[in-house]
Amino acid sequence: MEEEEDKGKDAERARWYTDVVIQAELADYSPVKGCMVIRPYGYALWENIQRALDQMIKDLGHVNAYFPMLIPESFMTKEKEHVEGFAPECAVVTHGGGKKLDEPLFVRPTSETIINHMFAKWVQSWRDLPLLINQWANVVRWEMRTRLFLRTTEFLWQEGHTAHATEQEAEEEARRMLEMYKDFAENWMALPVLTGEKTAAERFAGAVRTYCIEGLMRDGKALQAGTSHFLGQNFAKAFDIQFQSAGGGLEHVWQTSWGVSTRLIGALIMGHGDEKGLVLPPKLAPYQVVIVPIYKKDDEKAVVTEYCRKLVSMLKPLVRVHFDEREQYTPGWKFNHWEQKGVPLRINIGPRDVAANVVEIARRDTGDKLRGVSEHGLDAEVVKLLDIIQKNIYDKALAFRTENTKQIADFDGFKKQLDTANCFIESHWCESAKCEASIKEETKATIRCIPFDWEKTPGKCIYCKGDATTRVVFARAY
RNA sequence: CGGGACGUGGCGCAGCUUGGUAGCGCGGUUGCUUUGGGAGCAAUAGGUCGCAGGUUCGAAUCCUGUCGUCCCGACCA
Repeated sequence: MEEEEDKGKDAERARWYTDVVIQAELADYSPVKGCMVIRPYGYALWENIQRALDQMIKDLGHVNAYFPMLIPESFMTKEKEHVEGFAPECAVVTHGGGKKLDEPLFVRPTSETIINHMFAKWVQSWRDLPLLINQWANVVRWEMRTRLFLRTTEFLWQEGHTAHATEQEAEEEARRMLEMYKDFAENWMALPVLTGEKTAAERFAGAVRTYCIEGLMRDGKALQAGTSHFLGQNFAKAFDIQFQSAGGGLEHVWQTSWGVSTRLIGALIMGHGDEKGLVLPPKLAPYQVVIVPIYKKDDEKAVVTEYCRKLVSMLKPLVRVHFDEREQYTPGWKFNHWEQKGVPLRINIGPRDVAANVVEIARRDTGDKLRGVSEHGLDAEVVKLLDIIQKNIYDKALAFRTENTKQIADFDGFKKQLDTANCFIESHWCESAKCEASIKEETKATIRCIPFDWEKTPGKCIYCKGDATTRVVFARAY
């Protein structure tokens, strides 16, 4: 019975998510199963994410390049674990120009192989290192089950690939980029994330260690929002990336790779959204402010429109502002429309406001309406409010995560918690893959990460009750 | 690949049980009245009912097959 209810709720949430994506005009279904069309509003959001991240990546010394989408089959098979991990979900081109190809071409599921093939040519000396490359690209992974933004057959992402002279330098790079992702998630997306290391079971195919940022969505499920891998010398050996060291010897490089994808948009939706639809962080919102004019007669329309235009030109240098002049919709319709789309601030302007040289400002995050805000200094007021909203939705998300993170020591309590509500669960774990697998089997919860810098404390494994000092975060995940 | 649901104007659906030649809401167009929280009235356009077979005098409806989509599971960012 309870299970039935849970299923009902889950289905409702799945429906809510899909509805938000479609109604906010972020994306639409494509004719090909599992693919999606990113619509202008969704793409504008992605462009803002891209712009901010791209700058952060460059500020850390990386440069952008572009590698081809088609990869020779032989490349894919060079690194054993990599091929085992990815081969089942790859799309393969077998024909071209009307003929069967001699060697099938893999559509990249990620670009380690092709990039490392090139790295082998480019790296000769320790003086060529570190090599710090990023690319913005699409990748294809043939998923069994897809969801808009969260898991699509084709998705857009950024993938960084670096090569270093020493193990320590590569390790530091992997950690540094993870910190960059955390910074981005928290300061731009307003989503608090945990940073930590993945267990062997969750590790990237071909990596020595995988680090991740994990967010908690409003339904209590975890979402891996970004990953950073320390690849060791696995690919360097498979692709023969060697350099002559200062000491004269030949050595394999040490590498990293790291990426975030259009899944981040899914994180935004599920991390901040409410019953009215999207709630976007001001720093990333395509429109930070939308102005809705209100009028009855033509003479009112003229006056209101002129006033609105004046305010638009006042705000334009400072914020992304949109004046919704459409005449086929009523103000009430527009209020709902822009709320669904998550616009942080809406300015309503009618004849009364014009007469008094004021505006009405509605906040999306709280629903508050500020009446009679003076036109004088409005630009500063808007900037201030956007800052407040950015901070407020972060605080809300953080409070939500704190409330929904439980420390649990016994497996019965663990199961009971997940039956009641999804959340982050902190527990001891004995580090055996067997316990991890059994827990997943019985509860669908996985170890999201082994957080960095958590003190080792004596305890008992949540599953086998054996001695354990490592505490980890469990959750059901997307 | 398993389990469930569903394919009918642009979108959302009814009609199917009990066969008789397709209807509702939204949207579109035109006109008038409206506009501070999803406007009203009137007129108007728009559909070989996913596809292919079959049963029948007659199929959206019954049968068989097939394709596709969504939701739930196994795989994954």
